[in-house]
Amino acid sequence: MFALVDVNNMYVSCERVFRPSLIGRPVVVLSNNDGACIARSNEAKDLGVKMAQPWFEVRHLERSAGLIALSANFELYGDMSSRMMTLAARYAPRQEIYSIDECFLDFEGVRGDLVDIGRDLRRTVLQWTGLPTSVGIGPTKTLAKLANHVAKTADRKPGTYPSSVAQVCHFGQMSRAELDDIMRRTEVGSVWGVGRKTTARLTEGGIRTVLDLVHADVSSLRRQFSVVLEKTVLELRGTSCLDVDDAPAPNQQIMCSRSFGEPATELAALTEIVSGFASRVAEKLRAQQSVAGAVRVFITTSPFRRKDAQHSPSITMLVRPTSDTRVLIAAAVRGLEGMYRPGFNYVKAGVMLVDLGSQAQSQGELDLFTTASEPSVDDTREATARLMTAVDALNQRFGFGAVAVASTVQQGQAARYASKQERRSPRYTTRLAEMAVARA
DNA sequence: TCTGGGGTCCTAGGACCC
DNA sequence: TCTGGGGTCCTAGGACCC
Repeated sequence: MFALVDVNNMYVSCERVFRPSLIGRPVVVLSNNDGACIARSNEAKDLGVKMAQPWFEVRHLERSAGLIALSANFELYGDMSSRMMTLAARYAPRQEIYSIDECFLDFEGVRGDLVDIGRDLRRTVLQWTGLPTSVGIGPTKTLAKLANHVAKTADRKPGTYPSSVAQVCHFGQMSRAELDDIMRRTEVGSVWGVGRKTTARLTEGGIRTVLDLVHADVSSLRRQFSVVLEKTVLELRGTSCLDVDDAPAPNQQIMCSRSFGEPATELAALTEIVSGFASRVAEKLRAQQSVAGAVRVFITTSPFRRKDAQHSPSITMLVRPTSDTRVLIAAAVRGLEGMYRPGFNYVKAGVMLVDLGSQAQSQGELDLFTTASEPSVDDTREATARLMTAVDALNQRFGFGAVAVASTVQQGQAARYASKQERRSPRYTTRLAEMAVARA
């Protein structure tokens, strides 16, 4: 049996832990640049705020309905997440951390009533971290996901499902008839792996509910869609195709991209921005002990600014596999210089590291352009590694940017283009100076 | 005025090989 | 007029996830 544990409205719930006055009120958390709603409390959902909806479209609800908007505080959410994950991990021999707010548990070998275990997990996480969770249990990961959806919906919208499955829902304990009933009440788009496009095509073919999908012909689905959907259907029927992955491979690409606080037109400003993004991805790269063989850079104008001329170039720069911030910045900037054109309002940029390999493997390899007879090769490599380790340690301790390559700050303009975060809450759990203070 | 950021996997099609 | 066939590798693009 598998469980899927997830935090209800994660970002909003994290904010509420430290500001209980937000409880019961409509709250949204905004994306970088305070652009769009990326998390909504149940009250905000009831007001009709949609996922990823632009803030300016719902802003009027601030006055008319008391909607509260906060800037995303990822440092806080990341820390709360790791506390929650640590607690959840105690309940099963294997855990897969699937996203910032969800994990799968594999109950193989676990004895006892899984519903009781699920309820205990919920209680403990709530008491120790303040975060409300839902738990779905089923014989496959896809069914556990679906059970989680049912647990959450039953809690939020009474009457949709039997009240007994609210908060913790265990499909493995149900009769076929009970399960069919739930699947009949659930839209096919709620299934993990069935997105907007697939939903539209399935509906067109008369497949509207989860039960319809379970009864559909797999081989024709495979032909019309893909093996992905075929697996999904098999999983819904109880045949496990996906295992809990408790030792995920390192990422195959690492990206940093962001929209600017205001459009940038000058190469100098873009150079500074892109250099900053390159430092960030380089740090992430070293954190997973990888090296990159290529750097992809893009800049883009805004398709929403209809009257602006559009230009959205991208380029991939090859490098000798490295994790050296200086090399990666240099490659990114060279790429930028090659594709930049004056006269455009660029609103967003990004740097992506691809062609990743393991650091250990790349060590000792010489590239075509270096000969083994050069005495300095190993010394240089060693010196670079030590320098980067020192930079990472300093930035870890004093905050990202404490030590930086000069090109990231040369113009001193980065702040001007930085994303707006006008409503960010304190980083209560990760910065001493921002800790919550209790007053008598 | 204002429209997220970070990932994965699959597939189709082209280049290239013998 | 007739214009191989089977294989691999790579890339771009699409769909999905949170």
